[in-house]
Amino acid sequence: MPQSPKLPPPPPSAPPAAAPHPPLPAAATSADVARLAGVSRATVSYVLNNAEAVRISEPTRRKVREAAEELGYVPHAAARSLRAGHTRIVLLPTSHVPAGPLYSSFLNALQWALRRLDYTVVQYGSLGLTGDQAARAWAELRPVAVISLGEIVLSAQNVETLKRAGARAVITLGPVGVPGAHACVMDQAEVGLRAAAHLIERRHRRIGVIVPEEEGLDLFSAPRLEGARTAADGVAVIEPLPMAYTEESARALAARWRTHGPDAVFAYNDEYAMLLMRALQDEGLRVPEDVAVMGADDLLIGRLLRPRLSTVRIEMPTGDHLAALVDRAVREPSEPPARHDLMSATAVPRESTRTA
Amino acid sequence: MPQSPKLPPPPPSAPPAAAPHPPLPAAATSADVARLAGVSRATVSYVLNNAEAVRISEPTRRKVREAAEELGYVPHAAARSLRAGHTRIVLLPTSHVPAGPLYSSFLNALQWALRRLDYTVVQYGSLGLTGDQAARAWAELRPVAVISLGEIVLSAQNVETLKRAGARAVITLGPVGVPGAHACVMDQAEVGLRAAAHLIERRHRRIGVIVPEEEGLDLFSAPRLEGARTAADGVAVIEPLPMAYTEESARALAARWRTHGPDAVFAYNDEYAMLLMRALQDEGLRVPEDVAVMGADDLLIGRLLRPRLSTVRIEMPTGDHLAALVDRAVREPSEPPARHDLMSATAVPRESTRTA
DNA sequence: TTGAAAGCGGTACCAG
DNA sequence: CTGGTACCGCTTTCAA
Repeated sequence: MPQSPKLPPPPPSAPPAAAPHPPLPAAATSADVARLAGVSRATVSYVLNNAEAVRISEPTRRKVREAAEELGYVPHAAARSLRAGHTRIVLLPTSHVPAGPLYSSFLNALQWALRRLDYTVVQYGSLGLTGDQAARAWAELRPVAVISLGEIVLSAQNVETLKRAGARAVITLGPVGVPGAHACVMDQAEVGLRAAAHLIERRHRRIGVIVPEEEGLDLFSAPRLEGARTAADGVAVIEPLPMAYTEESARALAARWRTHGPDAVFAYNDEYAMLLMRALQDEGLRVPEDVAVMGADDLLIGRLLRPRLSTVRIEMPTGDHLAALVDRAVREPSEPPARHDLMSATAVPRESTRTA
Repeated sequence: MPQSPKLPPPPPSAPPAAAPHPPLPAAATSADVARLAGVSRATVSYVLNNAEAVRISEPTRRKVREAAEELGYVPHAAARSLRAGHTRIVLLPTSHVPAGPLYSSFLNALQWALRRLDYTVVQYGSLGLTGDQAARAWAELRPVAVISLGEIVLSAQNVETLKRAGARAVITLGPVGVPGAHACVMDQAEVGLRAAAHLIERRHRRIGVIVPEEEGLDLFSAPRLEGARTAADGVAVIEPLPMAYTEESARALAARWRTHGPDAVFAYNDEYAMLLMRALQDEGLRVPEDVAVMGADDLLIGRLLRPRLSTVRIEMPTGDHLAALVDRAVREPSEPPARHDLMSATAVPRESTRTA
């Protein structure tokens, strides 16, 4: 729909040149169908939309249907929604889509469920936009709902912009709620808390927490670190350990371990844990005797490693669940924005941490 | 935009009830801005779009800008594109988004690059639609380009529907080209071919090929299997081995290995390879002495395993590359749909297959 | 330099 | 039961 957003200053491409060679017949409009069927546009609309309010004779219906078929008529969504005054767009902003398999399958399910409910999911890349810019850009599409993953921090102001533009529901999935928006909190802090608690219970008092250096993950890693701190609260000390998802980075970290290393580490997730554990083992340290290693996400790889990786299992809401929630919010905008806690986390003890 | 697609028969939700409690002031239109600024709607349009063709006095510009600001004016994308006769939508149908990290980061990059080029990426969940249904559903949005991942098989007919609806480029990424569409072939067969060739070169003559049981992967696994067959061509025998991405499935397969197993296996990708290799090892088989194992995708995990996993590295086109290609196709629809080979694959020998 | 007005494609009201 | 018609919000001639 948008054709030349004025918003941020990207290098816009020149306007498309006029169509050249095979001047394909332009798309048929409802007027064309009407003409061919020998009826009015109104009738075409009634028939094609199965309007209940009005009775059209069977012969007429058939004529219209056939004409539409013959012309390959496809209604124009923009025109329709312009007239209707609202869309069925659910806008899903994405900057960095976090790579995790968990998360991406969740998003897939969500999209699928929304589609079933007859919404059109528009994934809008919003990398590098501020809350204000983003809100306006999104508002142009007049989405009926916005599901913000929390990568962009929305102000109450921004939420209002969206609502005034027709959004019946603004839902944030991030760790923090926004005034005016429905908050479906997926509290990543819980993950860090469970991990740290598990380690503390096993008498570890110096706990390293891997903080991925990859950008775009802060939204997950920061709360996880915070959660660990909460669990530690006086009884243990938490040491943030920056690490990139590369062998070199893991090796460098492992090399310093004998002298500086804590005796337990929460490795952000199973993938980082695998990487670090390998480096630790190559360095000659024993897991869990010398270092306990804890992952998160309960990926299959964790069970394949030796020692088997202790982890934090995360219960994500199903996509259908969230989709239903969106649908309800859209249909009952009267209900005040509520706050739902959708995520839970539990520690799964395996071999890479000692038994309690 | 769509508000009640008539297409497939999904359980549609009831139309949203009228807004209830806090009757938020409706979104401001350009007419509102014009009124507040004391000018005409035309002037508003000129100012806000920085129209070159017409000179507006500085004081007027400021008045308009301030009025727009004050009202929180956000242009209506649907109205704009209706008037313009075209959109900047790039439609990206998705059914099952293939899970692989490679692929998902490629898609991310693509979206990002398109956004930079000023396109709006609409991800449209198309699960369970036939080519005909899909083409019509997509055409409703009047996208300027469609990038089909190949999960849905388009006919020449369908491509025409899309083009008539304004699509200047229909691009398929799948393994097969469609008449009338630009084909950016990412030939998965190449992957299987490289893997099998690598194993054959190492004197393996019975080569198992893992075929994931997970649905949605056939588009990748089938060509990979075919490619392996091509490489084998008489000199070796290829045995398709169905396996699910679960420990049980891998274990069951491994249990039969001593009696029935081939002496080499191409495991579809590194993740399946890891799973299978673990099961094989637990079964007491040695890798690579008893069984050579080959993965694909060159994931980091492959280097962390012991033995280190031989794999096939895939060079995907960068997202920017494809985005540029889309942009070119949009701007020069005169150029006949071309066929681009975008993917290349090379074997990376490591420890899980014998040295040549 | 600015304003009036004609649509873009559909939908829905009101007459006939 | 069907046709005429007035919009939805925005861009863009054409006149003034």
